[in-house]
Amino acid sequence: MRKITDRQKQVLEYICDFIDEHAYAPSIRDIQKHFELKSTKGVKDHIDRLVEKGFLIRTEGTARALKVVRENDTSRKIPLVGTVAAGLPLLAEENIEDYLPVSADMARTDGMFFLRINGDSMINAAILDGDLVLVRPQPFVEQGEIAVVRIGDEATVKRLFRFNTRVELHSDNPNYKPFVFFDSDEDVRIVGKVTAVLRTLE
Amino acid sequence: MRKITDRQKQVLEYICDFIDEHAYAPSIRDIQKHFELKSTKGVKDHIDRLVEKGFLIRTEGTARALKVVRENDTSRKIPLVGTVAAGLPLLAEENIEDYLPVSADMARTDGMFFLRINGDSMINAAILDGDLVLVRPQPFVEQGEIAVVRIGDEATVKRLFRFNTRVELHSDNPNYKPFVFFDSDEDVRIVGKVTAVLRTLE
DNA sequence: CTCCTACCTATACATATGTTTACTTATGAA
DNA sequence: TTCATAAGTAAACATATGTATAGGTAGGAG
Repeated sequence: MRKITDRQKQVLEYICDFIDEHAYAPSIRDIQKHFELKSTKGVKDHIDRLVEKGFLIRTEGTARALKVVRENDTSRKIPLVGTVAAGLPLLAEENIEDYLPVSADMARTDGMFFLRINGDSMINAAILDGDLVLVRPQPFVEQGEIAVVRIGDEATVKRLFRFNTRVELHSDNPNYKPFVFFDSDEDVRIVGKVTAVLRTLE
Repeated sequence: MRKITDRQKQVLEYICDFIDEHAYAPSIRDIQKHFELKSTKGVKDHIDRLVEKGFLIRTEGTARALKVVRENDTSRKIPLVGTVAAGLPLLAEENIEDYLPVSADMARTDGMFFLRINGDSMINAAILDGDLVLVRPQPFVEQGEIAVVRIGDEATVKRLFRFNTRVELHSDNPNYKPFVFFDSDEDVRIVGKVTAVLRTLE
């Protein structure tokens, strides 16, 4: 269904590289020269096939109006909204410290954000003080997954376990005791799940 | 030094928006139509000024060869070149598995790359099996920093200590003994320094 | 074999697009 | 005032670029 011949692949790759280098697409004759073809027709054929097969999008009759369909538009800007364990008005736009690019593979969902970790409470999960965690907002997590939880006005990152009517927040550090809450407690809400960790070493 | 008139600003903004929408730049006549000008000359003037002032880069005589100079190009594509602790021909282009976007702040140097960590030898440095480490190529590291070292044809990630003529590679895991090498050993080379860690949790 | 597709050459043709010359109008600085 | 610059009109001109017609060769599927 999405087969591609070797030659078409070569052409597609050249187009990708060209755009990468020039920030604009090659003309048909640019491609022709590169492959040392004697006619523009061959190139046109290749492009038409690549468009048919969905690898390219183009505007007909327009110069250099060629766009490579990227399976995954690989980069997304994710806001860093603050530090956990400080009074944290989550997702308040005024609090965005920075935007960090992240692979779209890692940030498929809308509304994801980064939090900076404060303290060593998750040290056994290999999350250190100062690390950034990528959070996907969702109202639940699987048993034992690492979650961002809001308790009143504060946010915290903990490993979450659910029993009957009880929820336990475990630090991955033997020095800290678990927090225990009950479903009736309206002040506790799961904000989202930690889906990645990013640490800078210098 | 980088003044811009209101009109020029309008033109620049239109160009930005157009590229954003189409993935290719507008032609002079596209711009002309949008501003309802009666001649292409005015547009050409604007573009020439914008190029002079450094807001645009363009290739003369080429259709739609217009590039907006972005102050903060915050994202860089970094190649993931393989897994450490497997026989690893470092930086061989054929081995690039993927490209991951990284904040330009983290990847100021050229030639940086990602490695996937295999094994638990750096567990006490909070680097786990499967984590990706961002590497800046350099022939030295400070005492105790985490480095990528090539031993023969294999690469490994270790904490590096240097004494007189001796180099020790420490795993951050009490179960592994340090490797010891000597300067005379030509088979051992520091590839670079680990500057960041990236982990995906799902 | 026949038919289809991938791939290519050769040669035009149409038009999209960049470039230029000549002139106008308005504004602000010297 | 005079001069420079921004901004624009008008009309061509040159060429970069997309498109089309008419073929040819090779290989695989039926």
